[in-house]
Amino acid sequence: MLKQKITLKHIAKELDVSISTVSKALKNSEEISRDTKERIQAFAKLYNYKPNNIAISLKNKRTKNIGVIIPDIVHHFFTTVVRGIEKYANSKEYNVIVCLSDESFDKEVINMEMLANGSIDGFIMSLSSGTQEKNDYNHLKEVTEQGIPLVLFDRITQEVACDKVVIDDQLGAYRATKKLIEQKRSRIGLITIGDYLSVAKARTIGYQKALKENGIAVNEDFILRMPTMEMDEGLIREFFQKQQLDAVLCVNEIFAVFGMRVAKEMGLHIPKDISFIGFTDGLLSKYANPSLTAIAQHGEEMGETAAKMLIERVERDEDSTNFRTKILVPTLVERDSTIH
Amino acid sequence: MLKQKITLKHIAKELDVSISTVSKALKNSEEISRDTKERIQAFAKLYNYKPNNIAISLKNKRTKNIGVIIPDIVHHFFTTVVRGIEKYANSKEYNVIVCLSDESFDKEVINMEMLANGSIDGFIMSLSSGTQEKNDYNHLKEVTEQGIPLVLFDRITQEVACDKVVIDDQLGAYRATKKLIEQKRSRIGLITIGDYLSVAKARTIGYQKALKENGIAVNEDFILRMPTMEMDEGLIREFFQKQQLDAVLCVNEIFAVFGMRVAKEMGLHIPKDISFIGFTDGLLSKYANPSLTAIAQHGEEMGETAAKMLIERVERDEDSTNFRTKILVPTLVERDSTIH
DNA sequence: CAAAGCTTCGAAAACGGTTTCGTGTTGATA
DNA sequence: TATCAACACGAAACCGTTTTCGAAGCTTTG
Repeated sequence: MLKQKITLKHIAKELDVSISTVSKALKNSEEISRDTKERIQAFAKLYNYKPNNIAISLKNKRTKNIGVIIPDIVHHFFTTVVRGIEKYANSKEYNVIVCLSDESFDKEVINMEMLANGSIDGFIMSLSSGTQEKNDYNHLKEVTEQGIPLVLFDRITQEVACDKVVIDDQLGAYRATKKLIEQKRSRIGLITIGDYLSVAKARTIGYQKALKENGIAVNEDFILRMPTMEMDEGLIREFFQKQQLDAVLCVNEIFAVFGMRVAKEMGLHIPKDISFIGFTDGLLSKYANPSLTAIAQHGEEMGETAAKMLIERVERDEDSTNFRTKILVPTLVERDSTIH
Repeated sequence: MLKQKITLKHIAKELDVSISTVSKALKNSEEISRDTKERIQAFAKLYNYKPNNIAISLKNKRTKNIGVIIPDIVHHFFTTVVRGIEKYANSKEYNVIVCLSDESFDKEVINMEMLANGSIDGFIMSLSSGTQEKNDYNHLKEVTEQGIPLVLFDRITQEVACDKVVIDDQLGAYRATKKLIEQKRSRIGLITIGDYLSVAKARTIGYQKALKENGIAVNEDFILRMPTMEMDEGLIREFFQKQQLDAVLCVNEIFAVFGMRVAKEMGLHIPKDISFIGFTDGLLSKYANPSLTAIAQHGEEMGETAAKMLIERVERDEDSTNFRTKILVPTLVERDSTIH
């Protein structure tokens, strides 16, 4: 009962013409007579002929697929980026193959190798923490040396020459910290990850810069560096109990929301006694209680930009080496966790 | 400077053997002598030969790609499902091509057609609300008639014969409602979507069933049906002001979290004056304030199950028609928005 | 009426593999 | 010494397209 997929060959045999004629007729080639074209097109339409993508890919050496490798998909930020990529890619008739590295170097390598052998026309990716920690980018270099375009976003490295798109993390942290200072906060804490993560490092610098510029000494005790991306409730509680803070900047919204909970448990009022600002303007920030002032990373725009850069490079195949880095500007979304 | 991808042909020419010999040697075929095999394998390794996936796909008529079409990727539930799919698929060396229907019938159809022409070995999908509303499943039927395996999850339809995996939404709502009743709640509201959404309908039935079984009349005024998936703050505020509820069941966590905010604004104490339970145990539930008692939908497990069903069907190619529907059991995660 | 030019189509190569089948060479067997 | 099996390899078909090139058959032109 299976309707077998119909091919050019079937049509050719049925209509007693050659395969080439069918192919040309369906492309409305001038070479083919009006009559024959109409016969063939009608037949193809009747049997709902659709060319086989794989065969076309093999012939053209172009798949119209783009590979996206991200550390995690449950992180809201990456989700919005994927959505932006999808949006632009779909408008250009590209498919998106998503792979998760799970923050692991090995999985990142495996996924790249799986896709690099013809499955995709180019990569968009954000480095896993494992990779940034290991500081090994040979898998990326190999891919670019083969002429496969690559766009790095958010978690990038300067080690590999390719297009990049990031937000100005340092600026984001700087502005957020400055905002806190303007509100007469002086004991401003920072909850972050180890500096091996490119974005975490930039944010820390922005935070410190704002403090210094405003005559506030950087107190290392006010900086909590979480060992992993995972929440460790104990560490955060301890941090709040030890340091008497009146404001906290967090590199992600989970840390921020949990920090707020701890502060409330300690009887502090937000934002009267203590202010909070978190990176990534996601669902949590919006629906937290109080709602969280956040630094929006514009993930969707980032995704669209990355997809645009990639597809442009894929489609003009002369491989120029003038790579561009696009820097998006973060914006501060003020809500109830800061005074306004 | 581009390292051209090396092919069998290159190796064959370089080593002065035939392409077939190279192919066999790399597969360690018994046909080829020890010597030749070693020569060829060493050469291939040296030049890092990897077979071209597209060529293999064309030959085998198997792509090792599975297509996933979901309504939205920023919804936490779908994200966890994708993660489950990825996890299982990767372990079987499959890639996952993700497409977003954006809750639109048209986009769903376009995406299916894009992928159905050879790009994938099978589909895993959850219906867009547009499709469920339109009640048109011809695109699904066409695909299955072509012999492409399809697994539907969560938002499914009985109109098309294929494997399915869902959670028992009715049971979830039933248990949640019962839990509220046990806590002496009697004015129990429901915030849901229109009944055209299969899951919303099932949840409404479960809710009503629990009420009836416990001698509580179903009051239609206690049911708020949101016109779309989007939050409409005004509607929710109005609902709470009109009805004096002492408990609310919500079909997603966004409604629940926002409901809690409104309740608090009205001076109600959670859970003393009013309890909340929401579907989908996501980040919001966990980090809400108070944390939200939730019905866990086990998205990751659902994704793994769906991927397993699909890949099993893909790999035994005899197309049996005994389709299975796997029903997962939801669990109630009790937190601070209910008494315990 | 022969040469030239169109129109319309088909053969075949190519993309990069896999696989079947055939064949030449070798050594063992009768 | 003729026969035969085992061994090692290559030719070619095939997957489904696209595209170049050549070649009929016809019409036009000098």
